[in-house]
Amino acid sequence: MKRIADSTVRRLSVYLRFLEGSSQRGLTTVSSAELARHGGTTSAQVRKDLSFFGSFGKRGLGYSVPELTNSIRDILGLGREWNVVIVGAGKIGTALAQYDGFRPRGFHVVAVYDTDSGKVGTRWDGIVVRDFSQVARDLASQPIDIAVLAVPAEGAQDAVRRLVDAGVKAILNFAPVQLKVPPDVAVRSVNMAMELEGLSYELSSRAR
Amino acid sequence: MKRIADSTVRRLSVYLRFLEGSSQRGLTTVSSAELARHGGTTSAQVRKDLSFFGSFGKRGLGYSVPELTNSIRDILGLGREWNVVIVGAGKIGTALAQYDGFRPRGFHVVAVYDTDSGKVGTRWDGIVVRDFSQVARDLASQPIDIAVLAVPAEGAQDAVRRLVDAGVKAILNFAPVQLKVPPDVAVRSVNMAMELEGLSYELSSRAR
DNA sequence: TGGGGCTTGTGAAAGTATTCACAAAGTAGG
DNA sequence: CCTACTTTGTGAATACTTTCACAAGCCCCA
Repeated sequence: MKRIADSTVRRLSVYLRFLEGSSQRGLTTVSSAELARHGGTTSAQVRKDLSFFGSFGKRGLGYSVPELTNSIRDILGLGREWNVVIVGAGKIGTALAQYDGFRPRGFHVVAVYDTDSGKVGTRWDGIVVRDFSQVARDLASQPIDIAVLAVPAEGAQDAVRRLVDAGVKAILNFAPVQLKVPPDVAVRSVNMAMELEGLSYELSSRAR
Repeated sequence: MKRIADSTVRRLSVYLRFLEGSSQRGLTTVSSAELARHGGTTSAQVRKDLSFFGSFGKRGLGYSVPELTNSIRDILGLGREWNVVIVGAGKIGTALAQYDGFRPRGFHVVAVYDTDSGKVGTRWDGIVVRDFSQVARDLASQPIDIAVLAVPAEGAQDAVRRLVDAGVKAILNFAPVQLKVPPDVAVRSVNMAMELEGLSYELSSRAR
């Protein structure tokens, strides 16, 4: 199967969110033009994105909201629960652990880890902070799908090594470093400093 | 001046971080190949990225660490302080307000806003939470450069409208919605649900 | 001072992604 | 059932990004 561009997958997420809203507002069909308007793209782009995965619409009418919702969920692999652990119980880690945008989309936070023995054992929202040195043992008995990395830059690569050794195949990285992982491990990075620098660049280059 | 690709600006951020590390480790020059290795790209890409802005290296030798550091700082507009406000004193907003990765890079958090009167008046780290309805008045006396939006999805577009009316020209959006803004306002979005869905997609498509 | 060995800077080529534009297929209303 | 209208799905065209490949420039050492 042909490799799908990252940008396409991101847009599918956006379409999905709009479809969920449409469903709540009682709409039964949407056109590619409506999806485009709310997704900040063009109708041709919407149709092309969907066409990589099949043909979901009815000519002259558009797309059935519930059907397209299910199709995109399926494409994105959201038809199941994913077990997630958060590594790092600092400010960002705890904010993420308590964030409740994950649960409804099938991402289940099963544990939070830290190396600081002062934090180990405390609990938030029913999730106990566990000792990161236990991670390999824990994952052997309860496998997880995704690790969210919220540790300081210095410790990030080392934490990744241990997670990968323990069999983790997907990492969402919040540490401001470029992680090195084997090719069979998927990584996405969220880097706030980088985003702010992007805005700084835009503001500056406009002034010129 | 030709429009520079987003991907190029992001890579400049990565190069900058590596250069700062190199400087601390006492290196005086780096080659495009070294920058590439740590930035997860190729040496040709590094040279091409830099070539959009000028010619910074010495053939046969590489790039002077301090000189290239300064040049990239300049390009990214980091030669000055940027005033930042955080909108939304929920979990993510407070985590961001206390996060100290911004300060050293010239991003100065001058205020946190919320609409919840129970939160207004409390303070973290010396930053008082202010009433969001004051924002237009505040910005008239102390202009800010960047607003970080950390409010729930429902309130996001409305908060943006008010920020834009108050003259904000750059927004870093953490709400899981596609914001609509005038063309002279720069927006970057960080959407954790979308990133997790991207990982979900990759994990699923590999299994197939 | 001259030659060998590196590394940059950059056009040209290759590879990706987006937009265009239109036939095909459906709806709706008489 | 037929005609007018709408919207999809998709090759082809365009635009954008990355990679290739090599001349030009600089350092170092003999």
